[in-house]
Amino acid sequence: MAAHRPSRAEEPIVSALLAWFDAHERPLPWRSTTPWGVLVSEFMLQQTPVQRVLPVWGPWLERWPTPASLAADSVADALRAWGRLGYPRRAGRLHASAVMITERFGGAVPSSTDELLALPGVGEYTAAAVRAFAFGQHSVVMDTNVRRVLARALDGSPAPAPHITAGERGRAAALWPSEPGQSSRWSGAVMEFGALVCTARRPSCDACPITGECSWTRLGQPASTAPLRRQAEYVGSDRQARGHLLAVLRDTSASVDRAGLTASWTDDLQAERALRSLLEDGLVVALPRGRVALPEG
DNA sequence: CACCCGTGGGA
DNA sequence: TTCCCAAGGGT
Repeated sequence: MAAHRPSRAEEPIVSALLAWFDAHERPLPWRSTTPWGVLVSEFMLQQTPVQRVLPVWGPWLERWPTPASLAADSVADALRAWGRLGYPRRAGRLHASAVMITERFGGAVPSSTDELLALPGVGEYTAAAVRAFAFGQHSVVMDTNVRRVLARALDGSPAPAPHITAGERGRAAALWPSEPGQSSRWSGAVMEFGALVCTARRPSCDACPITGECSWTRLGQPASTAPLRRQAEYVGSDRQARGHLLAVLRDTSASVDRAGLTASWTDDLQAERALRSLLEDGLVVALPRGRVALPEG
């Protein structure tokens, strides 16, 4: 993308949301921490709400204040500290990232996009977020909140497309301040605005500082024509089975009998399948004499 | 590209 | 109660 600047019509949106952020930014603990603290928060916030992350993030950083400290402990420790945040593969990938940061990057969270993307569990969003929020660098941070706000304000759509496109990235990039400090501030502002005001359901348009500039409002806030795919059924799913098996293992300090573990689920076949996938993910290890455990040491 | 991966809270 | 969906990433 070449040099961009907001169009004349977009400039009021940028300044209004920056002003809104000055007044309404939540004092979240990961806004004033180390790059490692930011990275941990971004892993935890992948598909998990802020309110559920808050009680886990603090103790985690207290216990593991650096990547090296986490790398020195086991995946089992990480999984137990992760608790019920969900998607435990994220805990495994965060641990693996800590190991890579320690061994390959001298213990310092990298700040370049390529190096960040090399970390397991770090994708386009997380790499951009770490650059912006941990290092104050210029990056176009596009999370679900940002995409929704821009879809509404600029495109007049009720929700962003299912998949991000190059066109959407380019349009967003044109809006981003080029000066690094303003750029990262803007990223935080749009995310926060989407999280608190321009929400997916029941947006608080009464409290919105840009209703006058909002294309979606100008069009009468049309409903989405093609609703997103429904999330797969959870009750009775392999995911639920995995969650159960891992919860059992988290809550014991020892190994457990493999047959006994799978028998604790309603469907033996499904439990075996779930256990196999946990083994493949490296979240569970097989031990002698038919026993399994979280990966200690 | 479609699908998989946890968990919980709010409407 | 049911359904949505929440600072995504990997395959």
